[in-house]
Amino acid sequence: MQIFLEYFCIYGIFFVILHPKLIKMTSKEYLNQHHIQWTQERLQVVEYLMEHHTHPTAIEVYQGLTDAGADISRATVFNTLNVLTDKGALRALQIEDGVTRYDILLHPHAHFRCIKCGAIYDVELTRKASFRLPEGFQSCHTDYFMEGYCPTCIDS
Amino acid sequence: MQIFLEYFCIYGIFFVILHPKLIKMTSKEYLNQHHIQWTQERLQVVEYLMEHHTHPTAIEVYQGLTDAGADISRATVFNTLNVLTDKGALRALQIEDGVTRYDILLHPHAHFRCIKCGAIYDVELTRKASFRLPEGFQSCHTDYFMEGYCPTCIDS
DNA sequence: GCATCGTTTTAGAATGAGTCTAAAACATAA
DNA sequence: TTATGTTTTAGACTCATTCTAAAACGATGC
Repeated sequence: MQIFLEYFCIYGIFFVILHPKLIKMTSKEYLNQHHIQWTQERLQVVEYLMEHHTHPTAIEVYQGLTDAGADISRATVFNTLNVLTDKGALRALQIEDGVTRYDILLHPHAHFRCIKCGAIYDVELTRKASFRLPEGFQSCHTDYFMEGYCPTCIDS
Repeated sequence: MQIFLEYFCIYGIFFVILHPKLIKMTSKEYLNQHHIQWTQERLQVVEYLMEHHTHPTAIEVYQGLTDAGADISRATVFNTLNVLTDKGALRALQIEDGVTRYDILLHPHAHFRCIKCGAIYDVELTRKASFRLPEGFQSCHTDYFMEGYCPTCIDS
């Protein structure tokens, strides 16, 4: 297991990030780390998500795996994605109507969806928002979601 | 049509907000303002959303209206909510799995969902986030979504 | 008042993501 | 080898949403 670092500079201050995208870990190590029993099927799902950072839906994961010759059922893909999400090994994203998308990158980051082509990109945060959260509320986490045009679609 | 102002102070700077929640407007004025032809059914849907800031689903709007004696079909509620969203008169929210919720408040604000009771609250922004948006991307708007515990649920 | 034309509403069928069920497969321990 | 618990599976089911095609409605012109 290799760990890569990424760094950038804002207003003269250097930030060093342990970028999860760059942590090379096997799917088995990943399941162990999250205390999830590994099975052939779970390894396949995790590997798919490690290799495809396209924020796929359950059905896209299923299609991708079966197209590549894997023998796994639709129900197992749904089950596995739910187990992984419940154990905190995946992030479930509600972006479009009526479908859940999955992201294996767990560090705080935003998502950008191109209005035209529908592709979803990861965007790093440089400064968190702040809120007038009324007395008595306790926030656990904040999601950031942007919509706009990606470089391919902005001109056409 | 009366317009109310709201103001608050951060770091010694006064901000004055024309708070949409406080703009008293009839449903007919609201549809006219968004260039949407009014009908009895559309007025009913807009009035429901003006009176219920609970971010209801289409089915909740339908139930609420029919329970109150309105004669409107399920399909019309779905159609109307789509028309209003397409014309920019409503905001569609993807918060939970598989349901779209609707918000008539259009000014930039965040949403807070209680993990325990599921209620959704509006939260005002005091500072926007910033992002490392790669070269060539153009963002149109940003959504903020928080999860945590509301005052009623935090103790129990 | 009546015919025409475009828009809106409607009931019910269809779609499709996701869940449920109950049985089979598999793994682990005794 | 048996017993026990977990995981996988096919197919049935659910339920939000969309689709379809007909009916209702509203505005306009005559």
